[in-house]
Amino acid sequence: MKPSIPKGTRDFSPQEMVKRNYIFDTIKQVFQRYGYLPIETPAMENLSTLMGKYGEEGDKLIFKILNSGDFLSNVDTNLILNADSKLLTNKISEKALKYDLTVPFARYVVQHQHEITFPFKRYQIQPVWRADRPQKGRYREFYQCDADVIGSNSLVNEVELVQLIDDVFTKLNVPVLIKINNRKILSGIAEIIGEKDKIITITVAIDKLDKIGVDGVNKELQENGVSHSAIEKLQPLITFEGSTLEKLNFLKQLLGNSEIGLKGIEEVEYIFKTVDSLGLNTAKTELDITLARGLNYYTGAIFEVKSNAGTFTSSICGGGRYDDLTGIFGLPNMSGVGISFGADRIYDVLNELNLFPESVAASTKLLFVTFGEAEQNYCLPLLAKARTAGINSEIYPDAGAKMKKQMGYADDKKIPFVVIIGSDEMLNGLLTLKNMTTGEQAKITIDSIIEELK
RNA sequence: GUGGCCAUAGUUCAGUUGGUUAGAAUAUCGGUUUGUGGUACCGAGGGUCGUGGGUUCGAGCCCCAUUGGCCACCCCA
Repeated sequence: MKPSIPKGTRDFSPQEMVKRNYIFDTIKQVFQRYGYLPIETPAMENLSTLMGKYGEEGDKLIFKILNSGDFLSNVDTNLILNADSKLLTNKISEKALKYDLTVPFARYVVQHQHEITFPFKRYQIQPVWRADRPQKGRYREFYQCDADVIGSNSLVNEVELVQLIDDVFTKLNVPVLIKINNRKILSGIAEIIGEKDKIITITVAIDKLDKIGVDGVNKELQENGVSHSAIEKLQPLITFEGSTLEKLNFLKQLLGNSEIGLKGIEEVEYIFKTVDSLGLNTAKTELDITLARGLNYYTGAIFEVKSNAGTFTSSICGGGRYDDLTGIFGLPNMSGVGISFGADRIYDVLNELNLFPESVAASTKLLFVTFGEAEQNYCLPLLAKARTAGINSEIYPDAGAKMKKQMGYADDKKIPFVVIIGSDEMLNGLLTLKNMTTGEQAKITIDSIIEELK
């Protein structure tokens, strides 16, 4: 049988893992710098925890786990014969792989509310699974790196997240554009054009503006039952172009009669003003009225980050504020805001732009090369000594192996230093240290080697 | 869930109008070289041509089905 792995999943070889860890380490370091604490949640959640939180499409993309044992034994035969997959699913599956980190986090907060000091800042780096059809930059198993603050309504949190995004991508050398919008503005727009209850339809449609154009958006709105006059009223809003300030002034005029719309404008204005006065390192920001984001639970600010270089156009980071995600689990009035970095897409961007630093490739720093068992025995204590001193080192395990083989091993693993030990070296304790980059060799003691490589 | 493209050594790909034993590069292993890697030269192993059926004297090549991969839509990190 030919070995294989499920569609959309991947193996990661050492060369890739080293690069992936560089991304995880960078993000983790910034998370910690901002005072976020780590948690982990299980790979699987109860299906009921996840269903209904991601919109209709989202529910379909959740990987369901078949119940253990004779999973059909308690199912009504009629239900099976009717072949209604949707109804049957609930009977034969009660667990699912997690779809994102935010909903499990909300569940966690409710369940552990009495142990948590609020506001609670947590970070979480774990894989999530989506039963999507894989394509470029889209995987069925991928890692999200989330930072969320829950239990605080302050917009300072939004500002801080923008700075955090800037810090991460500055460290990774990726030029990015942070798009910001607010669901309240979108609610205001829906209100003003007289289609308040069609907010989701409208936001989903105008989210596609840059892909399908104005005509495409209008067509989709019409198909979904949005009235002609409403579409008419919407036109100036989606076609307006200008600076952030101009956009805000324009919105204030148009949404003047919408309380929620004005609240959204006020929030966005604060975020932009504060971020501007503090300044960002490398990231650019933009108010994008067409940014909607499909996830159902967002209620305030929404963020989306895209690379400004290369061909990779999908978002590499996204997030927003959710006012009542914990309410579903029995803890109301607990507002949170967070962002999620897509590690796998960031990997693809760094790879395309050649932004991985050379230094991340090597892990082992020193290899002991020997000519036989006697030499190997002589080396083992020296190896231990080097390791105790904090130098990543290893010995070629097969004592009789040819030099070419051992040197080739060092070369292949990009080990920068090799220490060669034969009878001469054992006799006087002066070891041959070879610099694999320059080819230079010197005879020195183990203590000097340790001193030099520390 | 809908649509398009593709499938030949571990990997990237050749393979003529259908014609004898399916090739190259690269990677791997061995040797040139029993104390020196990256370069060079020589050699070896490695394939049910994704799978199943059909057409044909004959199929890697043509036809059908199926599976898998890539890409786009939907949606998203």
